[in-house]
Amino acid sequence: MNDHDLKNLLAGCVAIYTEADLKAKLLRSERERKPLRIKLGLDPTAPDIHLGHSVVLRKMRQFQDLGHKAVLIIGDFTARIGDPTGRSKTRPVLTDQEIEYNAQTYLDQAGRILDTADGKLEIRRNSEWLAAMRFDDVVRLAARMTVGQLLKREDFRNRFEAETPISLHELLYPLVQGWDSVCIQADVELGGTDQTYNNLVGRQLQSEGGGSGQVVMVMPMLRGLDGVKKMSKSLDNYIGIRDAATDYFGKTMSIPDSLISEWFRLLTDLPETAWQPVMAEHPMKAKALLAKTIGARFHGPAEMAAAEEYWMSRFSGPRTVESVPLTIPAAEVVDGKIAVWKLAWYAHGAEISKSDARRMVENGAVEVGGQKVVEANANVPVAVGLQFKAGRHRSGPMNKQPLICVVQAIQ
RNA sequence: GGGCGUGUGUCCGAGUGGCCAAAGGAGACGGGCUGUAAACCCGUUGGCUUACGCCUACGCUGGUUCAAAUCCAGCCGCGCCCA
Repeated sequence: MNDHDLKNLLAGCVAIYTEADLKAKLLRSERERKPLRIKLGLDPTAPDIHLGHSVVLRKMRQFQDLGHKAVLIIGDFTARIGDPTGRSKTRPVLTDQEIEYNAQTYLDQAGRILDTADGKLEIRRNSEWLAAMRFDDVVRLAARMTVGQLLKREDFRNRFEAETPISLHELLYPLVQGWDSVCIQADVELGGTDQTYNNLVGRQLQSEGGGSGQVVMVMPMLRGLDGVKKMSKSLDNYIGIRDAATDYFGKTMSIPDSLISEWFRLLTDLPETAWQPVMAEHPMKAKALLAKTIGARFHGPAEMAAAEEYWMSRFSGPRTVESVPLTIPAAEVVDGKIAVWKLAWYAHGAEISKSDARRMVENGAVEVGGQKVVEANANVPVAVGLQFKAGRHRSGPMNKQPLICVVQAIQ
């Protein structure tokens, strides 16, 4: 171990309990030629992992590259309890099937960041040891923690004070999670700031037999596309590990400027000197660099270059947007005319409500032949080849882009 | 088990007999500006209807009333206190 390695390991951490312990463990590992066991727990509560998770996974990879062993815990058992972290409500319970499916996809996705070579990665499911516990084991474990300790935790305290329900099993969560650390003999546990409390419980449980418990390294939460809230699937502000190259590019381009430096630091290996000058030149260029760099890990530089080209040609400069072909039912056309709101409605695949389509028109979202039409009931001539704009795409890769339609057929 | 509270639209939250499709905020959507950024400005935000208007909606069920989110009863969920 040298200072350089240690510094890199500490880079990006918001907190570590404790640095001295980490140093000691690293030295011992070197002396005994025994790799450290680096724990990371993921609860398979949703089928996707995203860039937010990748912050911690990348830290794990750093340890692997220094010769240590990653121990990835799939919380198939804890997923049934539901991590109360950050929740204002009790989580819905997942079925075994959902959990198993999610666990499988997690492994695929985490494997894109971690080194999966033999001996570098150990994958465990915590049902291995948790499912076998007898009730008296549980009681004994529960005896190791006091209610006061649990209520010190912010989530619980807030909920308690706000008089919102806390189920008993949720109180068990940190304990159970900490027990994982004991069972797999973790030397270091990684996690986001939201996991600090849980992870420290693991440290405490381990240290009860004497000696210091696992080192807890806390990584910052990555903020999502909105630039405010943490990246999360339920907030729909995320880039999924499995997203297409064009999504990596496009979504990254949509983040607010205030987020750029944070993402560079947490999601890329580029030193500040590499991107600061670009940032100074123009934030948009910095974002393009950011987008390519992030995406390259999963799609390779060539594919990202293509994504950039695709995106640039489509969205920058004068907006040349591909038009979407549309078929209008002949029954809607009377005397070669149709009500504008129906055009808007069909343009969105009849998936928005009719009232919504009407509102769109009244709000000036609809242009026919380059002219805004704001009267929802106005009848406009319609024929094959007619082009019109109906607001913006509401989903998909073209999300938020003007939706231009061209009538392909009337039948 | 008893007492006291509480349950509203995507979310938070006001409303305690008619003027309530329900204040306000957030979010979202649409427009302007722009770098698919931020900030800012304007508009919209249950459904159906060319329109008059109609329908659905304030935990559930039933009741009082010309009229109920609002009053009453029972039930359910949640919280606090007492046991």
